[in-house]
Amino acid sequence: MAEDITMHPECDCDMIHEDVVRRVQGKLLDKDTYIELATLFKLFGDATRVQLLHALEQHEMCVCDLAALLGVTKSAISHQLKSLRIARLVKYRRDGQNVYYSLADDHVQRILDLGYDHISE
Amino acid sequence: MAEDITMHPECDCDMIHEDVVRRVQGKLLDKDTYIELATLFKLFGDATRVQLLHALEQHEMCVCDLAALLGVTKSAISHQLKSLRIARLVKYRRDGQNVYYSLADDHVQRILDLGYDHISE
DNA sequence: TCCTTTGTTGAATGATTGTTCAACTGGTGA
DNA sequence: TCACCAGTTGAACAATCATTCAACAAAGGA
Repeated sequence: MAEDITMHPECDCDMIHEDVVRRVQGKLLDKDTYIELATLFKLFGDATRVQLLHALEQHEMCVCDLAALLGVTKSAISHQLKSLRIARLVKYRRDGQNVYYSLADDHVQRILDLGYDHISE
Repeated sequence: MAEDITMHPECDCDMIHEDVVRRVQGKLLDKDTYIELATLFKLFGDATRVQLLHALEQHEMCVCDLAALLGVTKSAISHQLKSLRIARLVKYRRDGQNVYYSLADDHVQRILDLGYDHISE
């Protein structure tokens, strides 16, 4: 449940349209949900990670391939993949010495597509 | 055009699947495009801004209303709105002393919905 | 004109974050 | 068993970012 409006005394001004604010207040989500959403979108908010995701959209690849493709160290790729893994944006399978990463589901592609739509118009 | 693979000598390992990497390389976008995408998604990567956008999805509001709703200062809201304005995620209209903000198009709502889908499953 | 209020802006600060480096794990083949 | 390579991890550092504060602009009412 979203918290009550009167719990924010640190606001430095009055509501001007109390009716509208209260109505919107009732439709807002729990604060933790916004934190979760922000945590998710933050992962798309880095050029290296976006490129990583777009590359994995084309084909599954191991860490070395991705490092060579993006021109950064294996360590950097591995750190990024860990974040993406925790957020369930990528999945992986091990085959011998190699670990192959791919997109976890089609949310990633759809989000990237919407973003591309926006910057293209 | 994406730059050639051989331009990344700082990579600390060899490609393991050269054929795959070269094929994916050919499908990647320009680096500036990834920077633009990341810049866009970065705006969704903050809990305050996400809440701000979700609130504006419900109804247009002025800065004071938003400050009261989110419990932060007008200044903070104004700074955030400026970033969102530059990225063409929100638009505004002035009416007397008040400036009313609203979502610029339906991309915002669609991106938020996809994000919500992802964290909900 | 003066005062009040809404909203914007720039600088400063504390927090967050991406990359690198070095050390380490685990599987493969000799 | 040993050496080698792929991949992971944690600490450290530089860069980026969100918020606050103070000053300012813009509009309305007295």
